Amino acid sequence: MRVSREQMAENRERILETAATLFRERGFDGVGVADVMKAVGLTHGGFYGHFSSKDDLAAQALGRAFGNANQWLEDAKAAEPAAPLQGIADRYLSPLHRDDPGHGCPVAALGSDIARQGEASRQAATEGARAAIASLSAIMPGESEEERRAAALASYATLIGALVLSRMVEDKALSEEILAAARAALGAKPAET
Amino acid sequence: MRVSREQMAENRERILETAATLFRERGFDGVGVADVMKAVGLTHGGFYGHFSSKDDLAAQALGRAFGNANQWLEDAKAAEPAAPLQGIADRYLSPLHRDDPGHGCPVAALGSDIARQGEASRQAATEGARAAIASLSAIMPGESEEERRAAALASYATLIGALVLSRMVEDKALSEEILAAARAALGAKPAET
DNA sequence: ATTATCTATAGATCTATAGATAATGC
DNA sequence: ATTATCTATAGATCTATAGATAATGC
Repeated sequence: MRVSREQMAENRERILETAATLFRERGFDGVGVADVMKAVGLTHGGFYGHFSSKDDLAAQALGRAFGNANQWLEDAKAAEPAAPLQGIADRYLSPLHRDDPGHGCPVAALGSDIARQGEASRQAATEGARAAIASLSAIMPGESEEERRAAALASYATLIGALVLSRMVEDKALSEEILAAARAALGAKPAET
Repeated sequence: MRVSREQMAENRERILETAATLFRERGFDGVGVADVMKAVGLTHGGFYGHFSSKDDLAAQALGRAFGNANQWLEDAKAAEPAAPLQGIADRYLSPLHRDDPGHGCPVAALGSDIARQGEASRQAATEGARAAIASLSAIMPGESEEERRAAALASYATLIGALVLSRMVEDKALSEEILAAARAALGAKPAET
C-alpha cells in the first residue's frame, strides 16, 4: 500500500491538479475530498497525509489554477505579438473557453465563491489577480504607466464579466452575442482616448 | 399554530426575500432551508408548504433578486438623467454595493454559481439579464440599435467583472483601484468610436 | 523501522417527509 | 372541516480521525 517518496510527490501533484479542475467545474461545495481522491484513484482517508484540510487544498488548488491561467495569458500574448490584447480577447472570449471552465480562468469560474472563502484562498486569488493585471498592463496602449494599468484593470473586468455572463445565460445565441460584443469592445480599445 | 391566509402569503413573501438576500451573501450551498426559515422565524418543516424544494426556492429567489436589481437600475437612471450610464456606474461600482452583496447585483454575487444551477434558476437569471441589457441599451450612445446593444453588453460585463474582482481581492487599496478604473472606463465610453 | 495509503467510523449537517397540533374560515 | 405550521426523524452526504496494513529506504 505504501508508495515511494517520488510516487507520493506525484500523487500530491495529481490531487492538486484534479482539485483545481473539479473546483472550477463544480464549485468548492460541489466537490468533496472523497470525489477528488476517487478521481485520482486513491481512497479519501489518505488525503490528510497530503493536505491539512479541505480549505488547505482549496487555497493551494487556487494557487495552481491561477498559475496555469497566467501561463496561458503569456502564451496568448506570445501567439499574437502584433495585437496581443486582441489575441487574448479572442481566446479568452471563445466558446471553447466558455465550455471548459475546468481548465479556464479561475476568476470567471469561482470569483464570487472566492469572495466567501477563507483567508488563504483569498490571498492566493489576490496574488494571482495581481500577476494577471501586471501582465495585461504591459500590453496596454496609453501614455503613462497609470493609464496602462487603469486600462488593464478595466479590460480584465470586461473579460471576466463577459465570460461569467456567457456561461450563466441559457440562450446559446445570447451567450455568443455577449462574447462577440466584448471581443469587439476590447478590440476597439486601442483607438480609444 | 395555523395562521390566516393573508399571513401565510406574507410569510411566503418573507421567505423569498430572506432567501434572496442570504443566497447572495453566502451562496446557494452556504444556506440551508433551515437557515432561511429560522431567519424568518419559522421552523424548517413548514418550508415545504410554500415551496416544493430548495431548487424551487432558489429559482424563485433569483427571480426576485433580478427583479429588485432591475428596479434599482431604473432608479439609478432616473436619478442621473443627464448622464445615466455614469450614474449607474458610480452606484454599481461603489464600496457600498461591494460591501453589501445581499442586496446587490445577483450576477456579481452568484454568477458563476448560477451557471451550475438547475434549469429553472438559469432561466430566471437569463430573463433577468435580458431585462438589464434592454434597460442599458436604451441609454447607450451609438448610431444604430445594434451598436447601442453591443455597447450595453460590453458595459454590463465591465460592471459585473469589476465588482466580482473588487470583492475577491483581499487588498482594500487594489479593490478600490479596480472600482475606480472601471468607473473611469465606463464614464469615458461616450467619447469612444 | 518508517511511513504512505487504506479501512472503518464518529460526528455534524442537510433535504425531505410523516404525522401531530391548533387556529382559521366556511 | 380544513390547513398552515410544528415536532421528530429517515436517509444521504461530508469532513476529519484512529488504527491497521504493507511497501519503502536506511
